[in-house]
Amino acid sequence: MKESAPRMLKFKGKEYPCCASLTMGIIGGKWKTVILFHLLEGTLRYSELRKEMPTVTERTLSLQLKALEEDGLINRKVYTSKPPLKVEYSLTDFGKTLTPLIQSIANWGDFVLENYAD
Amino acid sequence: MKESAPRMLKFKGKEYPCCASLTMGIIGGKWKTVILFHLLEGTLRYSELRKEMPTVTERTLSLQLKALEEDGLINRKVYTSKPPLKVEYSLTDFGKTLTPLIQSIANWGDFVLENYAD
DNA sequence: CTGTATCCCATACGATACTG
DNA sequence: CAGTATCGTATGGGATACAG
Repeated sequence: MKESAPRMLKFKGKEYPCCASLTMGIIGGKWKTVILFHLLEGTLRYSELRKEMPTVTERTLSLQLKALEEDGLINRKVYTSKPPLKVEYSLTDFGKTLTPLIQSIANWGDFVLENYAD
Repeated sequence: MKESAPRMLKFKGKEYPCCASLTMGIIGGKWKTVILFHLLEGTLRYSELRKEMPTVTERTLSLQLKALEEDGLINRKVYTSKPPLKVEYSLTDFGKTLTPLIQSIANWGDFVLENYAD
């Protein structure tokens, strides 16, 4: 038994030392906010996401979409049972609670580019 | 020469495919938002930061502070020339532009804990 | 069209010991 | 007090080929 264990926050089986790190644990990483940002406008197919994000690899996009789905932020809907497949991704109600935050994140990025460009 | 290279955003020598990823490139990672969150209240000494973040290692805290300083988000001020040292960290004016965003990040973490706890 | 499988690498992060 | 040095591990993510 550890002595004076710091009080940890728990969500989806992971532990965080602070409410800010909990958020970052869910939307952090190189691609999740980018995916969410593009889904703010509405539903997108897998191929449409790829077009919006030409520099991500298929593997990574697939993994990140799965992680977002597992955290309940996005829905995955399959429209065909045989190839060629049609799959659409959209924000869940829970995911939509992130809308103002994702927009703020994008806006601060724009702000930096405009005011602190090097 | 590559064909149809996607238009990239540049800041501090790094490239980003999207304004949202630019922000995440600056404040992303496991600890940066936690440090910034604690500095929202005002200046803190190194040892005070350590107390607020008992689960980070000294090495990592040191590296993240240095990275934040290099990106111009925090100031490092040394008050003594010989041990024991006194060093204080505070937000720069640029760092203060992140205040509403960091608060939103922390608030969404709280919101998740209250409404979607498992 | 929408992914997986395999392999590999870079980086982030942790543990511990040590220093000005 | 405020860090570095050193070493080890875990994870994220890229490249490419292949599958349902």
